[in-house]
Amino acid sequence: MFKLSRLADYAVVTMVELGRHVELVTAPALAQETGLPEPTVAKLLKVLLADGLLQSRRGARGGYELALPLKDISIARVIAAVDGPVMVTACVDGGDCGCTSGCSLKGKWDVVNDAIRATLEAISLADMTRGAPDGAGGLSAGVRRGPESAAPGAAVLGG
Amino acid sequence: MFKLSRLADYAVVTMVELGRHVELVTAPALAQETGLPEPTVAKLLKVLLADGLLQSRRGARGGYELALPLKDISIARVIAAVDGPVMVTACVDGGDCGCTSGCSLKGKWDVVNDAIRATLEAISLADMTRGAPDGAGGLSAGVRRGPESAAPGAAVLGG
DNA sequence: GCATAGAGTACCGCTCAGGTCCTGTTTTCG
DNA sequence: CGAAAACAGGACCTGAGCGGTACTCTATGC
Repeated sequence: MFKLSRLADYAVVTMVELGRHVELVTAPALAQETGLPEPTVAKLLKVLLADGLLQSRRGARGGYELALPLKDISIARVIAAVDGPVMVTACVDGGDCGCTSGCSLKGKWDVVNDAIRATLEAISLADMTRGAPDGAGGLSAGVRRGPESAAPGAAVLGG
Repeated sequence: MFKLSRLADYAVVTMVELGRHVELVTAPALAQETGLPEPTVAKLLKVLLADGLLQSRRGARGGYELALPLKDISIARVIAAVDGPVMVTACVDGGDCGCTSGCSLKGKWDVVNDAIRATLEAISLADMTRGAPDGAGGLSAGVRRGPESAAPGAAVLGG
């Protein structure tokens, strides 16, 4: 059903929560604030740390903090850290799909994949905190049916 | 890892293969041409038929055919038929997520979901057969970072 | 009337995400 | 110097859901 994993969902929530603090936050504290199970949060934080999205200090009085401001972290970045790179099918990026014989679509999924990836990279965690920037349709307004009608480089939204 | 199901992948392959025929095609024939297991193809065809994407004739000399031309069928349509509607998280469209207490992101995922959905609706099966419509970046060019700068209703791509 | 082929339903096994636990290491504080 | 706090890094278990299979029924054509 083309959904991202719950862990990725949690990761975004956790990151946003972390963004509300200026000092170090411990894993248990984050778990309590987000309402998520503590071991899961701890596991998540380790993954995000390993990916460079967080910084940590060990020992007593230790904790986690963001390595970047929320606005500089895209949804795609968080998802990639937790679930691995975005790949809509196994065929993407030269991956091996089972349909080697009659599969005429090899490589074609890259188009879909790139489109999805670009969409996710266009949304930052800061955008999530304030919801839709200019009304509900604000963000997705830039995405419209246009393979036939759109000229290359016709994007006029981003400055 | 944010991938669509294998069945959805298979469905697209099968639909495209169907698009290469003008007459009725049987499930076994499609299975052979695509290299996919026969029972799986048969199951898939029933689902696609139930969703109105295909037409069928029963009995001897029966088979399946497309109900619409390839260019009028979006990837999103096929995925929705096989996997259900696109929902990046359970929170989308008023769905119930577990994080009811401290979840400050309720409803915010709709933005992401709409963006993804729009992206998938912008790609037709015909686009898959000929690869990228206007170059690799052509499709995703419509998706750009613009929460601050974009005015509501600023979409100019779709005619 | 028989062969062909779709229609419908039910079932099963396997994979993997999600969750838990344990142990080690580092740092601070008394 | 020792104890406590908190991160680090595994291993392991479980359950849901995807993917695959089988069986039966119905409709059509020769």
